[in-house]
Amino acid sequence: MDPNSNNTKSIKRKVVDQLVQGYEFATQLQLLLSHQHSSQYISQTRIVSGDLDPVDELIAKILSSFHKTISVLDSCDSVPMAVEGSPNASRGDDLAAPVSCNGGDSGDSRKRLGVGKGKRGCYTRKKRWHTWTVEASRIDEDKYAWRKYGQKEILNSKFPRSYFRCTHKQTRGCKATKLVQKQEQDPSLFQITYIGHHTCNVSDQTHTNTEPNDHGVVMDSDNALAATIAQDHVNANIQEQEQENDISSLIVVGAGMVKEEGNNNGDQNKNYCEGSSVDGDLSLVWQDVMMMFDDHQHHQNHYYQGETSTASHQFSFIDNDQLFSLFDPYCPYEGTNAI
DNA sequence: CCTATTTGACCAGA
DNA sequence: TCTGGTCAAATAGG
Repeated sequence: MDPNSNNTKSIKRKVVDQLVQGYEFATQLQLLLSHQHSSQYISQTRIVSGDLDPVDELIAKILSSFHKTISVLDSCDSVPMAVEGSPNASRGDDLAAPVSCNGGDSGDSRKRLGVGKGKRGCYTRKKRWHTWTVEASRIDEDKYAWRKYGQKEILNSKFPRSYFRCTHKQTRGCKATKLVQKQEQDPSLFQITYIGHHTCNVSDQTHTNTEPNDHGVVMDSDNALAATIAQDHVNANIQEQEQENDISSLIVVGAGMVKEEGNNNGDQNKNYCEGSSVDGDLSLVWQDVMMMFDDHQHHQNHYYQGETSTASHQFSFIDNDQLFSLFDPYCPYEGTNAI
């Protein structure tokens, strides 16, 4: 145990170092982007094609940081982390179940209850994910498509709590969920707790910025969008680098967020603008990465103060105003297919 | 027949 | 040990 723990420590150290570097680069990138925007308009081609410039350089560094991190993890062979961002997990929990659950027999996750009595309730809790709560008179105020997956009587509550997840969880690995419960004081109002960002964003809701914020609650899914832009860019670089360096393992970090887009059977009207950006929420990428070490990390606060909520703030790349101007010209979500 | 909802089982975390 | 979050079989609805 001890020799191993020493080894593990040094590995962790390396991994953390790399992540910190990556974080710093990301911060620089953020500054750079905001600076660029304040001085000039960022054109679409700039973001999509990515000529050689400081932005690309930083992105390359960030990717490299991740790459090194993963290499370190690979070198320690086991990598027993069942992170939600992993390819398995991202596909939907049915398929992911064997990974995160008890490691035991499992075989196939699709056991029938009663016979196998195995995997039900097997999941990874998102205790650190960003959450925010609104009060609303309707549960469908936001424009996302939700699917109910559970209902539960809550202790000392008059009303049961309903659990919803994004309809696109299966198809696009969107991890957003929400909890809805009637308010005891005023049963005509619902208390809606949103958990996590939509990584399927900009597709089926009428407009991304029609946040469920009718009630003056601070929303930060704009950050998700901002990160989305960056992620688009990153994705492009990932593809390039993959070809050169075979860093497919890098996908582990963000793969859950990108992999489905290619094989949506070509049906429906999902264009790529939405497809690729959809699944990349860089803040979540960071979250996931950081969560990998969460159990052992005492100094996580150093990287994102406190909890997930702050993490997503930290990793937003562009502010709202920039965001709108970035999106408008060349990613017409509303017009093409978003409705 | 396909998709969404219901509901009891199951499990993680406090 | 208990509570609450999630899973997935069963069921309902289109």
